[in-house]
Amino acid sequence: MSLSTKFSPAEVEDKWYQYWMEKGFFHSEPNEAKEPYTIVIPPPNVTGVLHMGHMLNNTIQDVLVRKARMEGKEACWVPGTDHASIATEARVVAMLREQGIKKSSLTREEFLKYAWEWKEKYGGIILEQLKKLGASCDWERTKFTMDPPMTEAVIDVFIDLYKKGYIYRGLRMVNWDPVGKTALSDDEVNYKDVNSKLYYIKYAIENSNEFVTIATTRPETIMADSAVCINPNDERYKHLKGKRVLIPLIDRAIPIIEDEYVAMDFGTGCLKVTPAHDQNDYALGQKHNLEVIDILNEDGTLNALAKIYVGEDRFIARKKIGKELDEKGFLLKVEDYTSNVGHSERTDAVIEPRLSLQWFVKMKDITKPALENVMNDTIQLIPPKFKNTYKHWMENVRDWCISRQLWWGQRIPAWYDDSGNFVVAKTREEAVEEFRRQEIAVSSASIKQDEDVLDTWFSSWLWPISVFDPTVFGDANNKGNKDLNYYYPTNDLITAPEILFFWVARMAIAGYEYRKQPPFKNVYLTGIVRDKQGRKMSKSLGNSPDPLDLIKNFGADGVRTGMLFSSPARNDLLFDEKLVEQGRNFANKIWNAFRLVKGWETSPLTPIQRRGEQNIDQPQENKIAIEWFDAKLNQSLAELEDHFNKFRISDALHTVYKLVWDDFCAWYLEIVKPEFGKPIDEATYNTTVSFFEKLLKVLHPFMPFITEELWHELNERKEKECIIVESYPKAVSFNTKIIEEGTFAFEIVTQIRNLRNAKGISPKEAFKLMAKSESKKNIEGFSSVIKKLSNVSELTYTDEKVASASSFLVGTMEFFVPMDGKVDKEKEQEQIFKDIEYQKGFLVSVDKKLSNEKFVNSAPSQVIEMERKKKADAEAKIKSLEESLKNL
RNA sequence: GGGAGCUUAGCUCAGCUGGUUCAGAGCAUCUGCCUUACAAGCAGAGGGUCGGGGGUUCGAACCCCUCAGCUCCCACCA
Repeated sequence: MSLSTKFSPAEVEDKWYQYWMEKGFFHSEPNEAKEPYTIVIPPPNVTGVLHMGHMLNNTIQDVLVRKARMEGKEACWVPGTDHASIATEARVVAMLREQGIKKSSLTREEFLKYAWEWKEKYGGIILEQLKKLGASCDWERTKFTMDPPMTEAVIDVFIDLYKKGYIYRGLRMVNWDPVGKTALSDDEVNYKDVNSKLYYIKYAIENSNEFVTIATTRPETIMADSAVCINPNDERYKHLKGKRVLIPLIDRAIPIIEDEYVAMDFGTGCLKVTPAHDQNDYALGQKHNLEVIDILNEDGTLNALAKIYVGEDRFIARKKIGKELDEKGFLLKVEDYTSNVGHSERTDAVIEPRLSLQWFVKMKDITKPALENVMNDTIQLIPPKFKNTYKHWMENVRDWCISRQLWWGQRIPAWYDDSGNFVVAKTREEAVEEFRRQEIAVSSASIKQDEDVLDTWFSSWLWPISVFDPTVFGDANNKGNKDLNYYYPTNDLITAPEILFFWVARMAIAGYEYRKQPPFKNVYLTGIVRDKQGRKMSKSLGNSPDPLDLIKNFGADGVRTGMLFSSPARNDLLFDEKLVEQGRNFANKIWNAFRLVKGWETSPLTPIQRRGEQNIDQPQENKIAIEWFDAKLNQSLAELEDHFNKFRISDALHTVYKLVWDDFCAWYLEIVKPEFGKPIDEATYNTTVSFFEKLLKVLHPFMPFITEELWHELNERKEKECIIVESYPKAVSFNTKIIEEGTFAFEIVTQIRNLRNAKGISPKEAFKLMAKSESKKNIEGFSSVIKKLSNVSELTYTDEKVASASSFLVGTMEFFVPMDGKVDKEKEQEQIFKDIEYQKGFLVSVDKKLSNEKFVNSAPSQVIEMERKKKADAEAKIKSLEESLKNL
């Protein structure tokens, strides 16, 4: 390792990651002697590549896991990937299309073979990328939601819930994705405002010259109309009751029905009812017993029932029908209109409501413990504001559509005979048996398994259980293996708020259903990573940096700290490369502090005079500095612990950052640093190294690579003595008085530096400093420190005013630096006038408070005491300043 | 339409129980430094009606009301 002034992350990162892996530091086994600390990764899509959201999310997880590991807990972070049925299937279909293969030309088995090949080749790249970030996952436990045992768990759960009556099959209006050609759950639909048109279409009244006009955004569905509906209270349409109208272009007669559902003040107050293509119309149709005419194919094109424009896509048909209606005089007018249109979360296709037979989970009862235990904080949501959102979702949850018309996923274990009877069973044999039990005659060859697969979330909701023991669901005595009983419930779940319902809520449901215990104790919801302008980072906008490039350019440690530097992660994070740069600079600062300390071990200029061989006395300022930094360190450790307990990860990092940069580097090291070329005394050297080691330990969870490197560079270590498994420093009680004295002393130093700056006096030119006798007790202990840091040759005390000197105040104490004629009297005077004026103004406000009877009567005594002290201080300052003025 | 949250320095945000942690941090800016650990650095400095208005209180960035602007979640009247 070269001791260049710049830290080179690339040289150390792979080396240490490799080493940690070889030594098995990431691996965990149940150990009853230790407290478990468990995190299961939110499994990224197997098709995924690392993006900034993952970086943030996994950095936080790694920080928590590494800290727990150092605290002596049995830390286990389980990694894995999700099969993401729609996304992956779409990817594979696209890949096949490029090769000129149509999905429709393949059998299910052939397609799945391609899909698995694709998965083996490209799936899980993301896990390799996480290693670059330093993620200390237990890779021996890596799981995939479609691993055979995981799939078996899903099937067991389906069968179990079916037997319990939680799962049913039914004909429902579902969200249909015409691109993915599958049903979606309500949660997989995103609503977006879309500019569209409101068409006013005239429907002729049968056997009359009259018309009624309806307003619709979807003229292409008129061929599926079953009725026109008016509000029974609408005076305008009273005369139409009981009549029929003709659908334009196809002249089919439909009834006029009445229902109060129709808003009289929207459009024309006349509604076309299209039960097959609209949720509300379907409900209306059910109520009024209307015919359901489905004119769309599964890919969103018009079918034969439409009679016209058969085979055209629905959006093209919309335009053409609009035009034809206009030409034939049926179109009254067209208005611009903004409507909220559902889009598929996965394919972004416009959703069609579609009537079909699907499988559902009844949510009403099964959700109860999951709601209750979030509300009573057994499961804690961080930040807690999400409790409301969660409650609202749980209380209004609708049945969960879990069937997907796809091939990639867990196939539904339902079996059908030729007459539409079905049973739910794990295997064909068991299905046959079950049919027989129900006294339905079937043969093994005559029954068919359901073609559909299950929603991806139907497997990931089991994740915190199934990664440890996938067999527990099918086990009648439900005891669970050693792993499950040790690691479950997990401790913290770190994830994005976007999947609070998709995933978090459902894991809670499954956790209580199958373990009677929550899947996790804390749910930490991160913000969204946005760009500087606040836009969500996305591939299509091209505003997201490649995380691996960032790691290459700034080092993994720099990227990790950069991510956490930003806002507290509970809020959205506006990513700016500057942050990562700051992170890199921090690593470099640590590196250079190391170079300084390392240099003392064997000073290059005095190779013979190795440290400790000279019996140098420990200078007074070093003793003070050590005492002070020790207090400061413990103060920070306590603060750090508090931040971690509250999941204030960003604040925790800031605490460490300040401790290292300001307290250790800027103050402590500057004090103990010997003159160039001179060796350091042994006591100070040893203490400094031990301070440094503690700092490396608290830094480790944030910056694992540089800390491991320096840990080994700072001292000889044996093979397994790695910082990753070292003990985390604990705060002990500390001397608060010395911290106050330090603050006071450093303020004096700053004032002197300021004076030099203002007067252009070089730091090399020594000053004499005079202090009022009354301040002696405040600064005596630190006098040698002050002298060293501000190049003060002599520090004396006086009761007199000092003539021909510059003065400054620290607190109420006045200090003088004799200037031997260098003082600019006018300037000094001006400054003192200003100070006096300020103090007088301050005094007035304090006096006002103190003379207010109500204040004196009702404020707590400490507050009044404080005000009295302020008053006395201000008066003393004014007096002192006025004297200085005289002395000039 | 229902709900949640936000508005503090040029930018990003802290500010936890109403009072010395009270107006703060980092970045950016400005000034001076290539000082033998670090220019990815050092030493300093400036910068604020705490979104507007009203109220409660001895006292408000903090509590209440109101107005304005922004963000997110849920619902989905064609």
